[in-house]
Amino acid sequence: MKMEEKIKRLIIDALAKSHGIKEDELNEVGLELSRNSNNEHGDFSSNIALKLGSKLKGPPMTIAEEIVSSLGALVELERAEFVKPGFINFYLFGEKKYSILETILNQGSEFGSSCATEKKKVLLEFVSANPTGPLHVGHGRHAAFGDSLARLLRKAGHEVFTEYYLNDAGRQIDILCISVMFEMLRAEGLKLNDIAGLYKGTYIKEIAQGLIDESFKINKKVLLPEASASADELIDALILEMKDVAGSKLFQKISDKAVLQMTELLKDDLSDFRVNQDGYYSEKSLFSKGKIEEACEIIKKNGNAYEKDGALWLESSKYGDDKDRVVIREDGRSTYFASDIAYHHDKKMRGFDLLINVLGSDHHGYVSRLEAGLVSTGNKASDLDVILMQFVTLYRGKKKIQMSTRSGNFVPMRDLYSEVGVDAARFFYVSRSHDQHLDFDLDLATKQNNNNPVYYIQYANARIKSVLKENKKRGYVFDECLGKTNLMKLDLAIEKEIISLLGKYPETILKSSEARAVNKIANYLKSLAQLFHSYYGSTKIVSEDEEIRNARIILLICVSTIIEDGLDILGVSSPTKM
RNA sequence: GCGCCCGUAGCUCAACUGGAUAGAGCAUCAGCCUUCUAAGCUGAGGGUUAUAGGUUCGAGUCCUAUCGGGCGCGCCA
Repeated sequence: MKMEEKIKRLIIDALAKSHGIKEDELNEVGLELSRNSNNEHGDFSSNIALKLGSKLKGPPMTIAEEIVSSLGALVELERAEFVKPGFINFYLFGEKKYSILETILNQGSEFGSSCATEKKKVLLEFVSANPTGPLHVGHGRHAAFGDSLARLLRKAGHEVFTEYYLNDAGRQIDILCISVMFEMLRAEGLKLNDIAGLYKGTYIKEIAQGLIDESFKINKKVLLPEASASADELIDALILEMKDVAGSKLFQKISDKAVLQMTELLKDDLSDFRVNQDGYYSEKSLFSKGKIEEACEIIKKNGNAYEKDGALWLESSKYGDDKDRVVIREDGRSTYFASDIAYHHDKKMRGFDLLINVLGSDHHGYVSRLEAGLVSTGNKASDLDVILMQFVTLYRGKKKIQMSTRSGNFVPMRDLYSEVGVDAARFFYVSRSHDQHLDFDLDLATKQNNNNPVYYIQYANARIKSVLKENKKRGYVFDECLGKTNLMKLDLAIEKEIISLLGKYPETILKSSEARAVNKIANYLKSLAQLFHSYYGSTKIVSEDEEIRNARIILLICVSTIIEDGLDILGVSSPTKM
């Protein structure tokens, strides 16, 4: 039994004895026991007396006193005491605390793993940006967060499959296609005015040039539509015109090529950022495999769809959405929502218990629709966990950089991580909570990269490696056995603090994975690094006393193990030298 | 107008999901390298947690209103 469980048992028995409270009654109130990293309140503490105050109609201090006097004994427990408002603090015998170091030493990077009580099969979808341009700094946040969350959930013991949903069908792909065709025509000498809404940028030109090199040719007789129409109408007219001029076969070929190349570009942007998703799921394949019709049949069969104005509607308002939504348009084409219903149903059919979607916060209005889609295909709304990512605002110094994908005026994520480094960029992205806006100052990140907290943590680890080297250099051989038998000589206040914090690693993994809060790992590592630096500054590790020396080295190895493991979750490297 | 998210030190952010004296970094000031990496350490100043109520043993955290910022309300994706 874990220490927590043993102490909880002790409290339960004491309450039965002192106040005649049964276990079920206690469950209503909720028995909490927290592990303290702050040593002045003992190793564990409970607020149960405070919580019972109103129920028992007595002052919490008295209740706490009565509980403490009824407490049984435990071999590991040195003493229990009640303090000020009514907390009960538990103090363990010294030796017991040190055993955590041996555990870390034995388990290595497995320490804290598989702590989740209910292990799930998770499909984690993130980034999923349209393949119409390079990924920008906003996507970078999704990439860093999503990938780290995957690592964190795996660490906690879940089975995770990461996926990128590729929107390779629909209007935006047509626009990509005609954008490429425009550049092909230009490359062949045709003078064409810019049209608002088309994708621009060197990547479009490169794709166009590539197609020309493969001797793709377009009939030059393009009739530009009247400019008087609205931007959207103009584009629609242009798509029709281009399909007509090129012929649907060639149009399709160019479109496929463009998507393929864009996808490669996206994959490269991600992979150089140490993000490699397990799968890319094609929206187009939903059509070719008949998944959309299949989904429509299911929602009809379940009585969740109806026809109106020639369109097929999902009765999503039954399941928490503001209104019903069109699934199949009047003209027979399916909507984007139809694809999503089919896609999410398919995720469930592939056997995943939990679907996690990392979406931009601008999609929050879409969440209830997705849930309604799941329910109407016979799944549960709670199968889906949407994480809304707040925006990244980019600054150069004090100047805000406005971003827009369409106008081509955006900063690619590649530029960002080439400039500040993958380690710093990934750490910075995930060190803020996902529901918090993120201000990213490029000037600050480049100029002051020495002040970035990621270096602070990496430096702590490099220092440890250096101490271990120094130990050898002085002719000492690390004696694990001797160290282990002298762990209780680590009795400095700072050493005890470090040991307590190390002991909190598993619950940090558990809590941050449950809250999908990767930033908690970053914060934990900052605290650990801070304690270590302070320890290092005040204490000589490579001591002449071999008992203390070897015990301290064990402590350092443990700190290093946790830092490396934690940084790995964040996708950050652990250099041994800096 | 309706809905969702957010307001914490001058700036950027924490605070173990309701706990004990609200903490770091940057910036400012004062110290520390003939001890293992100074990308470091030690100390100082800086707060009515946007505002006003409420809930209870206890509120930055929960509920209500107000103010301020972001986003969303398509047979677009």
